[in-house]
This record gives sequence, C-alpha cells and structure tokens, in this order.
Amino acid sequence: MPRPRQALLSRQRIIETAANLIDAEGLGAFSTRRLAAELGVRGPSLYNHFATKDEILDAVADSITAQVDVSSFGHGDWRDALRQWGLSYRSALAAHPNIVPHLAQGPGRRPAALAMADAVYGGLVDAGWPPARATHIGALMRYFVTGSALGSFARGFVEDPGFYAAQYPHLSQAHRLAEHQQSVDEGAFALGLDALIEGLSHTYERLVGALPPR
Amino acid sequence: MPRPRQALLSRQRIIETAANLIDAEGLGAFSTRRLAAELGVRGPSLYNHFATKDEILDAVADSITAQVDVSSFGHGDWRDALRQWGLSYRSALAAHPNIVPHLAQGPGRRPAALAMADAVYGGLVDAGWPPARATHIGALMRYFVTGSALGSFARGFVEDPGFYAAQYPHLSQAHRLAEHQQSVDEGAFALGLDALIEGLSHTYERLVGALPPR
DNA sequence: ACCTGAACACCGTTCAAGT
DNA sequence: ACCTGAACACCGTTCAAGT
Repeated sequence: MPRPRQALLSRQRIIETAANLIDAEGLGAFSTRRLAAELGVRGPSLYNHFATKDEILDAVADSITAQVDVSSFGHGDWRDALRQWGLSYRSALAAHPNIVPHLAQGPGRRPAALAMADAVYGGLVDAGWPPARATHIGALMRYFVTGSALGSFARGFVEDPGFYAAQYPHLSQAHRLAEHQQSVDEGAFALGLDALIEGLSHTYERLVGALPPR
Repeated sequence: MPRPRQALLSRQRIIETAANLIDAEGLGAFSTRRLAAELGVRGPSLYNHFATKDEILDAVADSITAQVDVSSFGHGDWRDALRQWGLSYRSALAAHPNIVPHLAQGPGRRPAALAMADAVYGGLVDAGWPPARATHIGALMRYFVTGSALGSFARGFVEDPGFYAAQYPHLSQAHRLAEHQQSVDEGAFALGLDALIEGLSHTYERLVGALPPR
C-alpha cells in the first residue's frame, strides 16, 4: 500500500494503541512490529511519527502522567494537597503498572511530568517548606507512589498453600494474599500515605513552626 | 569446543557475570548472547544451567536480596528494626538499580526474598502489630524502597540550565539536581523513612497502646 | 554432563522506492 | 508527506550432534 489520501497513523492513535498493548501484554511483549500490526501498518511506518521506540514509550508515559490531578496545590493546607495528589498520582499509575519502570526514570523532557514537578515543588515552597525539603518531599512521594504502582505486593506471593509451610513459619497465610490483592495494596498505600503525612507534619512543626488549624 | 574436562560454567559464575553486565549496561542491553560472550561460551550453553533468561534474572535478583540485613527484627524496638532494615534494604537495591524492576515483581519463589518477608512480618507481629497491619507495613516499605532504588529522583531532570526557564517557573534550579544526586536521593529517603516511622508510631499507639521507652 | 552450530521466529532501525 | 519491502545486525530458545 502506498501513501493513502488520508494518513493512516497519527501520534495520538499510536500512543493510545501502544498504551493498550502495554497494559494488556506487558513491556516485554511490546515491540514496534506488534504495535504496527495492531495499527494495520508495517513496522517502519511508525518512524514517520516517532524517532525511536523509546520516544513512543515517553509519549505513553507522559499521557498517563497528564491524568494526575495537581490542582490541590497552591491553596489550602499542604497536608491535604499532598494527600489528594498522592491518591491521584497512585491511581493514575496503578492503572498502567507495566509502563511504570519507564515512567520512574524521571520527568526528563516530558511536559506533563515537568508540569507536575513544578506544581508540587511550587506548592510546597509556597506553603513554607524550605526549598531543599520541598525537593525531598517531591522525591520521596515519587518513590512511594512509583514503588506502589510498579508491582502489586499481594500478587507477589505464589498462591500455592503448601508452598510456604516448611521453610517460612510466618508466611503460612501468604498464599491468600492474592485473593485480597486490591484491599491489601490499597490498604498498605493508605497506611503509608497517612504515616508519611503525619510524620512530615511533625518535621514541619519543628522546622517552620506551628501548623494552621485544618 | 566440545565438553571440557572441567565445566566452563556454573550457576554462581553466571549469576555474578549477569549482575555485572546488568549493572554496567542496563536490563535493555542484557541478552543471553551477550552474557554468554562475556563468559566465553555460546548462547545455548546457558541452557544447561538455567531454563530461561527469566530464571537467570530471578537468581540475580535473589542474590541482591540476600544481602539485605534483617537481623534487627525479633529483638528490641520495632521502630529501630524497621529503620535498620529499611536502610539496609535500600542500600542493597540502590547498588543495582537496573535489576529493581524485576525484583519489584515480588518474592515469587525466590528464597532470599521469602526469608526477608518472613522475618519482617514475623518481627512486626511479635512486636504487637495486628497481622493485617504487619502485612501493610511490609508492603509499604517495599513500595518506598523499590521506588527509591528504581530511579534516581535527582538524575531524572535534564542538566541543561536553559531548559526549564520559560515553561516551569519553580524549576529554575532543577538542572542542578544531578550535581547533588547522592545527597538529594539519600536525603529524600532519610526524610521519608523518618516520617514513615514517626507516623507508624502514632498508629501503633492508637491501635495497640503505649510504646515502650527506647 | 555440558558445549556446539544450525535453525526458527522474532527484534529495532535504516533506506531507497513508490505515490 | 507517509507507507512499503528489503536489508542489517541483532534477539530467546530448541535440538541434534559431538565428546
């Protein structure tokens, strides 16, 4: 097929199809040739729209970051902003765990990731955090959220009930974790987020002074 | 070359060479053929010692997990145990960031990862934590540590000073983060670990009762 | 038991050729 | 401008053949 009157591909269509493919089959099964087949074209056609496979992954990653809500920063209590951002950040990433290893490489030149970093850092500094601490908080939140989205804790244990018995005395119930995957992972994230914010509140009081009433 | 008198390969030598290769060139550049070349053999030879490439990655991951110190659990204050484990866990993983995406898939059937999960969970339950909370704490610590080891926060920003100026008002100093990579990433981890432990202490008091003096 | 070459079905990417 | 087939240098894995 030569060049059609109407272009077969667009960056948008490539990004969406790539995201679906990665969600469904993982980063390992994601190849330019598989993606092209899914789009009804041949592999090389993609190179009219993206320079490399990595650039496609960047675009997919940024389209997911763009879904994170940072509107809570810049007004109100920083603790509420941190919690709302953290929940939104985790929920956006956890919907696409297979792309998280790529996304966790940092914002690089991805616009949505940079806009998020800008809003978070700016919001924390405006709230009174010293700049170095604001950086640390942005970093530690990324650690916690990407780590939680990267791989389910609960699904990390094999489901075979007999597997743990002999060797691991405290893991006799670990085979049941997978059944409760969502509540385990969400419960762990919620407990960690609450603990982080409570701990940071104390640091703030020591460093900056009294917190406003909420 | 036919079969030599003395075997050319061993699981141990394969694991060590694979770890070095992954550290030096990343998961993307790691192939069975490259690994075999490094070992002075041909690709198929590896299949006498491991069933798949994935099994090699599992073995590399577990050899890193085996370096984590969990001896702090089971005696003394759970807060100290959590801190010492967290620091050791992070330091083991951060020395090999390229393998972390594989490692973060959970313990699976890897003995060192299972032994670590067993010690942590057992230690927390013995310290008085309700079982469900002990699971959550193990999970949230894995999130935080793997996230911090997965990708440097500081190196995630481009070093070009002119890059941020126009678009991202609060990131005007972000190009300098890479210079201070180690102190930024370690400072963020330390702040997060302190906050988590302080926050969890309050949860413990509410849930279980008074903490012992330290 | 353990290493080999040949083979299979794949990769990412380049490039000249088509319209 | 945008899609194509052919080509290059790679992949993971299987398998029969060697000693």
